Amino acid sequence: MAAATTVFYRRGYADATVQDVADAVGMLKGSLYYYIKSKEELLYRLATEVHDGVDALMSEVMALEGLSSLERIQDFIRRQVTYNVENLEAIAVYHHDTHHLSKPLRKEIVERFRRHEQVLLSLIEQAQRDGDVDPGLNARIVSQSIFANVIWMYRWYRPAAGVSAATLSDTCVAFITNGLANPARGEAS
Amino acid sequence: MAAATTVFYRRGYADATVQDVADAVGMLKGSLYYYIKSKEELLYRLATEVHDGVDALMSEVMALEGLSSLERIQDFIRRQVTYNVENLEAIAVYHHDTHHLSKPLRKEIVERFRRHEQVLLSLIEQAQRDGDVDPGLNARIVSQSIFANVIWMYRWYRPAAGVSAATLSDTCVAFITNGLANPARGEAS
Amino acid sequence: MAAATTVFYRRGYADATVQDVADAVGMLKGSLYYYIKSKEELLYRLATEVHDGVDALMSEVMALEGLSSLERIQDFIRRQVTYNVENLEAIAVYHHDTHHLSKPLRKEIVERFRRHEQVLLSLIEQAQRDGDVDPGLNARIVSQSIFANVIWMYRWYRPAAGVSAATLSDTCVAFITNGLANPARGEAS
Amino acid sequence: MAAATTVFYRRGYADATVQDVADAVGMLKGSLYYYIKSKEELLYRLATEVHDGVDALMSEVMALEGLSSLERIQDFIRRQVTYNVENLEAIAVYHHDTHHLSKPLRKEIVERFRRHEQVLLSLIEQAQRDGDVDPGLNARIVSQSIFANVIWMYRWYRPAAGVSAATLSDTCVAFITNGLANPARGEAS
DNA sequence: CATGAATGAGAATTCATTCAT
DNA sequence: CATGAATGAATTCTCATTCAT
Repeated sequence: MAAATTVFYRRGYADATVQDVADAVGMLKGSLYYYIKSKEELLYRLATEVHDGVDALMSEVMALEGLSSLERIQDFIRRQVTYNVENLEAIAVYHHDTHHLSKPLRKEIVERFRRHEQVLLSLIEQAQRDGDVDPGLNARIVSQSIFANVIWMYRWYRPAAGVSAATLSDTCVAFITNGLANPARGEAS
Repeated sequence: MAAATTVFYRRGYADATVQDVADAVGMLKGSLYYYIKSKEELLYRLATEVHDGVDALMSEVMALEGLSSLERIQDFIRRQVTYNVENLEAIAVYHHDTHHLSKPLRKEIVERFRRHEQVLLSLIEQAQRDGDVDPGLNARIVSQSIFANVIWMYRWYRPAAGVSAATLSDTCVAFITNGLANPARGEAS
Repeated sequence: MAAATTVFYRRGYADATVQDVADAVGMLKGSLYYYIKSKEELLYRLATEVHDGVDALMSEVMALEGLSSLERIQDFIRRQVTYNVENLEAIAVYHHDTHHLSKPLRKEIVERFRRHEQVLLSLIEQAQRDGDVDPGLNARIVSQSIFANVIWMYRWYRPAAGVSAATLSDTCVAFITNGLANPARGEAS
Repeated sequence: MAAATTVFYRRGYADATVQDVADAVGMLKGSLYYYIKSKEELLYRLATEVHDGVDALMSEVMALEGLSSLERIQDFIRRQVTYNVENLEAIAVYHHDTHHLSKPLRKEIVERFRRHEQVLLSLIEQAQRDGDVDPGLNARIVSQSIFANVIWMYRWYRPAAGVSAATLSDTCVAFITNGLANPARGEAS
């Protein structure tokens, strides 16, 4: 899986060949098929692992006691950013190539992603009711904005290039928190 | 180009075949080659057209007189969102499949995109110096956040599904403006 | 089709490669796919052509006026033997390799074959009622015996090896006619 | 061998995999190679066993004393039909897939089969000289007809489906005996 | 301008066979 | 005896591209 992730990340799922993956693990093409049923299975497993990771992370956020919805959103962003930084390649492949899956598998993956969207949307709506988030904002749109900030990272962030994961995480939380801020309240951050 | 854009959007560049494009224009595969040199050329032309559009839009923003940098940023977002909504398929293909271009062509496209990033980054830095944007924010990161908000749209926004382009644009501007807001100032928007 | 028939006949469908067929028509492997969708299609087309041929031949037999059922059986054998001799390779492939077709296609072919069996069975039963065929014989078994005689030819008959099609046909008709003969009647042939 | 026979019968030798056979005996593919040298060996052994069976059966027929040639033919058919019914799968594989053997092995099998043909042919010719079989019939052709009747069974006979082995055997003998009958004699069976 | 027929370079996948443990 | 992991050759099928007509 590690090899496949890197190969798919570098070449893109569609352009990557099973040969590439086999080379990466130091095996012959045919030998790989002892472990997998198809190239697609590699992508599916990768997607599943990503979802398992994000599910775990979301469960942790929701399990924390005594937090307001806004605080949960912030915590989620922080954890998700960290997760992304630590699994940059898998996240990139997930968001870029998952649509190459055949219908039934793709459906399952999309379904799981929808659940994540739903959780975030609910938190935003609750935070709006709490007065922590501007009730004038279209919750559906800003939830997508949050995902955008968090996901898009895979397209530009490179750990080696100066910005630390902490800075990234902090800036992200700050930017989004301000973006959501309720002008009726006095303070923003 | 219109047909190719739609085909690439629906199938993805890698999975789309020249046959698909030919079908879409009601021609035989071979005939298409009277007009194009390669499948890649279609993608390259599409990317070029997108860049031309965004270049134009950026030039307009910069040509406007009497605007602060923050106002230019806001105007850019508004125009870019509108452009995206009106060219959803092309934008999607551009951001999703441009990396399939061969090295020299890809390089050129990346180069042009870098210039857009540079313009936005400069505006942010100037706005920070103007005191309109929180100087504590890492300009490089928030510039990516802005792009994220604006670009990611191609993954979820569907004109037919309830949210008007105006609402989208307004919400986007509001969210980002708040996100950038300088806490030293009293209010943000 | 002619090339494919010969190749399938010589190598067997399973062992024959698309390459073999391409070689036989003087084409590259890939070029063949301009004309066919799959290797299976070649087999399916071959089977269909055989069925069309036998359908035609059966229709002719049934269209003849003033013949008794036994005479129709004799005429059918004569025509079928002639057909087999003239299409030895196709017949061989049909009876030997048709089961390699995927389920839906195989089902269709089996269905068509069942209809041929049904026609012959009905003729035998009618001939038994007419007193031309021994009513003591199990019609179902002897109908298979007739098919056996006629079909099995593909396994041993070679036009080049001395036995003329006419002799073959006559001997077959005589053997089967006697085999069916009603002992209650005086004469046999 | 039993497992292999069933597997080859169901899937066909070409389509059956060593894996299938291994599954059928509850072993891993690799383990099978402790017992066999190759997939082909399984087919060869199966063919050999069939030949041994038919050889034995023929020897018995020829060893019987005081029988005319025609009676030996009848006895052979009866025994062969019984053998076929009891070894339907092996017989089916033998007649359907033996040609997949490599040249030297195939040659040996064909050679043994030729001997069976020779024995039957001699019996027919003797019976013709005895006046028990129509001397006007081409012995070579009718010997093939007899094999056809007896062999083709593997393609349609299913023990479960109503026709008993005895009925099958009787009908077969009757049909062939009549088919061979000498019109110069009064009656045939 | 358009057609239709090739071309040829891959790609994914299968599977008989081997072999160290 | 059996396992599980590899091997490597073969096979089907795809598709961007070319080109004579």
